[in-house]
Amino acid sequence: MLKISRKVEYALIALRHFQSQDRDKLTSAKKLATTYGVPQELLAKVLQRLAKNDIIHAVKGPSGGYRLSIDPETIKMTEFFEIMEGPMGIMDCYFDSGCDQMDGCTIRRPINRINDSIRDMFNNMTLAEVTHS
Amino acid sequence: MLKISRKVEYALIALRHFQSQDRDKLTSAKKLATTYGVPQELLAKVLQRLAKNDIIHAVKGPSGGYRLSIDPETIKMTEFFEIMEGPMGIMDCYFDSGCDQMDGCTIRRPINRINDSIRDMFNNMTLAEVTHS
DNA sequence: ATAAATACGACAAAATTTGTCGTATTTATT
DNA sequence: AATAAATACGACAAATTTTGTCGTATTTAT
Repeated sequence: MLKISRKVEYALIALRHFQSQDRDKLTSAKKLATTYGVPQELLAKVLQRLAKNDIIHAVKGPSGGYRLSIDPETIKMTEFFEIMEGPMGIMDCYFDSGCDQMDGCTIRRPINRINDSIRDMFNNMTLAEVTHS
Repeated sequence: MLKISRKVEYALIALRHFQSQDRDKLTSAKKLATTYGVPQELLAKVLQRLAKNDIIHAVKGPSGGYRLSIDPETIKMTEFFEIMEGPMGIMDCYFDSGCDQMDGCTIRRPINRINDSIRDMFNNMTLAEVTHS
């Protein structure tokens, strides 16, 4: 219950790595994959997504790789999770409206209470807080 | 991400129903299923689990059914979630120890930070808070 | 005796997650 | 200019988890 995905796991591993070394140093997906023993192709996609969302910066070509693009202090965990996995709600109806029930749904309020609590929590937690030593 | 399961959804629907009517009145799985349009067999299992864990009380035989067994004020959401879905951790390693990495895992601390925050939150939230009107 | 309810385990179907592969593009190096 | 090493990305395959169904046993009011 309330599991996070490999994507998030691999992203945290990578981000932790970037935070632990010189900000300007580039590290390739291959290097990260072998260092931490995770599937390279999947990690690559995770890195690509982080790059697309300007969390990290990508450099192509040989001797290319990735490095941090922004200060992790400035990223809320809510943003981070939603970049990696899309909208964060314990049930889809928190965002979507396509639900059979709609009319007689008695638990929308409870669901929203829980959701709001979780979102509040992660809105007040930065990526830096999570990945620091 | 951080989705809850149908089990929890169905359980909340049922519990909300029990809270909305006379405490002593029995309601059958069939009645609940048709009233709220959820699969009966699955709802039945959810109710059986709630009964096994003394959240609700079961009465067998014709004109049997379920009713609340305890005051929802006394149940923490952590307990409730764990009754329905087992140990609540965003990653299995929070509980299990069978992990390849073990040695060089760099994200155990971050993972635990997030976990602890979520658990704190749900330790301070009762079932009644969630299911009340 | 019968019928309606809970109890429970095994299995099937569906959905999601996880991982792989192929191909294109960029660019440092030779 | 050619090559090789890297990112970028979409399509597909495998594995896992979730969701739902079915059959059978047990209890008990009528």
